[in-house]
This record gives sequence, C-alpha cells and structure tokens, in this order.
Amino acid sequence: MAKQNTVFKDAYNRCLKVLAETSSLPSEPELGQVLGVSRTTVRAILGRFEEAKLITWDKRKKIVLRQPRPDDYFPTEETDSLAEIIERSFMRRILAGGAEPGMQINELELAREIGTGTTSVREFLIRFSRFGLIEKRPNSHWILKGFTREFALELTEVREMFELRSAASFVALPDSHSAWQELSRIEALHHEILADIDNRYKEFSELDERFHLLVHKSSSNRFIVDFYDIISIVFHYHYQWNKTNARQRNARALEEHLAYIEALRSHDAKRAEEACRRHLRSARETLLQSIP
Amino acid sequence: MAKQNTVFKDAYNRCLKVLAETSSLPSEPELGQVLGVSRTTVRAILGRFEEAKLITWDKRKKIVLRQPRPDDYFPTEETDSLAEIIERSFMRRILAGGAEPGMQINELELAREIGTGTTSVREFLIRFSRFGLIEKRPNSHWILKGFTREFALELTEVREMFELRSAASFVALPDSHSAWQELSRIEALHHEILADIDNRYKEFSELDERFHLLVHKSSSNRFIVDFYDIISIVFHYHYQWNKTNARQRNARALEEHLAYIEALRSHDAKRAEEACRRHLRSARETLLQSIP
DNA sequence: AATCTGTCTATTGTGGATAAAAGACAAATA
DNA sequence: TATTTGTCTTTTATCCACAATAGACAGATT
Repeated sequence: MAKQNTVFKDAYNRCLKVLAETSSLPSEPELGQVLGVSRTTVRAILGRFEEAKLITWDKRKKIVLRQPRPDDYFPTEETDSLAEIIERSFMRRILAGGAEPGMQINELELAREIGTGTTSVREFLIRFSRFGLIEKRPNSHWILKGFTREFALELTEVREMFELRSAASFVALPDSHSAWQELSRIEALHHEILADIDNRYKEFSELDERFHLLVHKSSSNRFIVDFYDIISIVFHYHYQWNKTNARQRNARALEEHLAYIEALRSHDAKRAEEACRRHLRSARETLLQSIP
Repeated sequence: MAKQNTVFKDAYNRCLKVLAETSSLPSEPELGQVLGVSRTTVRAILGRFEEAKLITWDKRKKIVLRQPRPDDYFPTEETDSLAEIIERSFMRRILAGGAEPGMQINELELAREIGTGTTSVREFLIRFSRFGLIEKRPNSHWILKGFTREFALELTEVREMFELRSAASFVALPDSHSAWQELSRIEALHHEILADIDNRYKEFSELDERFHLLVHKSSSNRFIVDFYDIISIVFHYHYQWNKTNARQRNARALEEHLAYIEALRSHDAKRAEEACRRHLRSARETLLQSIP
C-alpha cells in the first residue's frame, strides 16, 4: 500500500453530514471548499455516493436519494491519518507505559509494533524531537530523555516567560480586535461548564487549550505561538492519563481563568500579570504533582 | 546507492592525522572512541590503510609504514553528509536567491535540483520547519514564509528574552563552574582577534556563536539552548551572504562582547543585564539593516 | 582477568516505486 | 462571461530494498 486513503474516507464521512441536510449537493469546487479537499477527492466521494445509491449524479445534478444510515459511514479507526496513529501509539508508550529515561528508541521495532513502514515512524520522530523529549544519535538510535521533573520545570519556565509577555500584549490590543470577542465566548463557556461542573468537567482540557492559545497568539510571534504546541501536547496527554482529582483541579483552574480573563479585560497590565502568574503557578504545581 | 559512505571517508581522513603522529596505531575500540565511529568503520579504515600500504595490519599489530600524502585524503566534497549538502543548497536558495515570501516549495523539484532522493529532502524540510521559515500544507506543498523583517523581529524578541534570562543565571554560577574557564578562553580569543582585526575579522562569526551558546547553556533549559540553533543558523548564513562593513561591524561586536564578559564576571546581575541589552540591541540593528 | 579480534546480525540512511491526492487546462454549460 | 465539469499531469505519502554503519558475542590474546 502506497498511501492510505484516509483523506477520502474522512471527507466521505463529513460529506455524508452535508448530504443529510439538503436535497441536492452543490458544485464540485464548492464541496471541495467546504470539506477542505481537492476536486479529485470530491469526485471520488460523489462516485462512491452514486454506487451506494445515496445520490444520482449527472454532471451538475446531484440529487439526494436517501438519508445516510449509520453503516454508510466509514469506521472512525479508518479515518485517522497515519501520523495521528503513530503519535498516539508513541505517547502511550512514553507517558503512560513505564518508559525509563535513557531508554533507546528503535525505529524499526517501533514501526513493526505499530504496523507501519519505517519512513513514517522516522518522520514522526524527527517532527517530535522538537518537543525536547527525545534526542537522536546520528547513525544510531534515538534516546528517550523522559517526561521527568526537569522536563516539566524547563517547559514551565519558558511557558511562563512567553505567557506573561503575551498577556502584556493582550491588554494592549485595541477594543476592535477580534480577540476580545473570542475571549467573551470563552468566558461564557467557562460559566456554562462551572454551572454543571460535575457532568462537564471533562470539557476543561479543550477549553484550556483554546484560552491559552488565544493569549499566546496575541504575542504575534511565531516562536511563541509554535511553542504552545509543546505545552498543548504535554497537557493533552497529561490530562488523559492522570485523572486523580480531575473534577476539583479543573474547577479551580476554571475559577483562575475567570479572574485572569477579567484582569485582561481591565486593560490593566499590572493586574493581568498578577492573575497570569497566579494561574501559571498553580498549573505548574498540578503538572509537577503528577510526576513521580 | 543506498547510503553514501561519508562517515567512513570523514573518519578515514581524520584517522590519517592520527596515523601521522605515531608509529603504530592503537586497538580498534580505542580508535573507534577517538574517531567517534563504530568498530565496523574502524576496521574498514584499517583495511583501506593496508591496501594503500600506509600500514601493515596483523591482529593487534598495526605498524605505520609511511606518512600520509595529500592525495591519500578523500576530497572534502565527499565527506559532507547529505543533510549538510541539502541544507547549504536550500539556504542559498532562500537567503541569497530572490525567493519571494509565499513561494511554494516542491519536494520533488528540490530533490531533482540537488540530485538526491525525495526522502532526504522531505526529512530535511521537516527538521527545518522548526525554524519558522517554512510551513507545510498537508497533502500538498510547503510554503516559504521568507526571511522577512517580521521574522527577524520575532526571532530577536525571543532571543532577547532568553539571553537576558541566561545572563542572569550566568552571574549566579558558582566560581567553580567550568563555564568561567571557557569564558576566559573566549575572552582571550577576543583580544587576540582584535589585536589583528584586519586579517582575522572573519573569525568573529564562529567566536560569536561559541560565546552566546555558552551564555545560553547556563540557563540549563533545553528549550532555551535548542532555540539557539535557530539564531545560530540565521546568523551563520547571514554572515556568509552579507559582507558589507563586516570588518567594522565585527570589531564593534567584539568590543561589546568584552564589556558584556566583564559585566558577567562582576557577578552583578544589574550590570550584566545592561551590557547584554546593549549588545543585543546593536546585534538586532545589524540584522535588520541587512533585510530589504 | 581484562581487553581485543573475528564474525555475524540488526538498524539506519537513502533511493526508487506506487497509490492517493492535488492541481492544471480546455471544453461544456448556464 | 463566469463557473463547472472532464481529462490529464504532477506531487505527496508511504512502503520497500539495500548498502553503510552500528552493535553483540564468543573465542583468542596479552
């Protein structure tokens, strides 16, 4: 197999949803726009729709024949890109599994285990290396540096520098900037989740990322924004595998966010800095507590 | 060709220098240690030495027969790794050539031009993407973001944050730390070059990197140290292709370094910060002036 | 007893092949 | 005239093969 047609399958599934809401599909370029794929893929989808008797397709006429059924969808396992599969598989090994710092990482073995070619694994490791958790010995293996206390401290040190700088930029944004609207939406979501915290505390992780990314983006600095990828991936997997006191921790973080948001809104640099520091300090504690 | 034997050729050349200074070579593991290669490569080198009648080799006895001649060495073009070749070729295109921001980068075309396989180019681009100069459109081409004024400003903003933080760590290092000795060696080199500036100003680039890397390392933060790679590569190529007033610029930077070094030695955080700021400000100016 | 060598195996680096996906262009259509 | 479609070409993502290189282990040597 040269390439998995995951782009096709994922777009096919999303196109089924479009189909469910209309009686005839739009033009090929328009569909491509909506689905974020090329016309080649759109045409492949339409062809398959026709085979499945979901539509009739004659040039510009694409008439919906029936609603999609659950079994019309491709299973979600088949729509994940190879890169996502490798990432998940790898992160499980190093964050959840008992992976010792200093351990060797073997491209071939990893590839065999995941059931994929070495090239993909290799490219993943190269991309992943910028997160500072692994290191390459040229002409030889990779070394796992490990998700250690030092790693967490180094990560949060830079995070704090960057976020303080970003928060300072944020308060200086003109009122007309779209970030303020996004901030309001985020704030509203905080209130919603807090009002039903027992059931919805799991939504925090995603909201947390959305909020901090918004703050970082106001730095208008690609290095600061890109760095947030590292924080993001670490916290993402950290939340997934460390669920002790999740409800309580998340509730506290939500409250801190609200104070932080209010401080940003005040346009008062001093207040924003304080609120930011307070939140980052407790975020760091939370992260450190989860490391043995 | 599956793999260029550049490791062998480079180690061979370096081994010729070892051979020139002795009448019999040490054991295979020891040679491997010295050259930084595996025993397999050492044995390949010894075998070739024997063929070239440079030594006789019988188990532990490796007796030198004659001194190496210039034509015993492999030409330097053949000892560069593929990654180095691709990097140079690519940097020439984007920094020196008239590469417009927004331009598409085509893996296949780049590979053809450099005369190499696509895999190597692809891996290079992935590694290079962390420098923030290119960006990938999934399933499609890369986009050149360009060595623009914004890029330089974003780079220097982070650089200043990191270097100020590092300088603050530096002054707090205990006197017993090896960084102080390295600092002295670097300082001495500054004086040497300044004393003969007209002939030796070109050595500045390398010394500059050595000095700032030393400072960054005292942060003990992998993200700060790794970030210096970006600064390093940008300044490296910048120095190569922008030689207007090089002598004068370098002389000034050397003087600033000396003041900065003295301030670090004083263990006075305030003084170090001021000297650091002063130097970084002029480094930024220099970089900005070279961008249209 | 410790190190070195001979031999063998495993892994990495790199080019090449191929299906999936993107994209270009002219003819068709509204 | 502006889109849309049909057709065709190019590029990317991925697997595989193979030489270079690293590394393991037992027997030889000091």
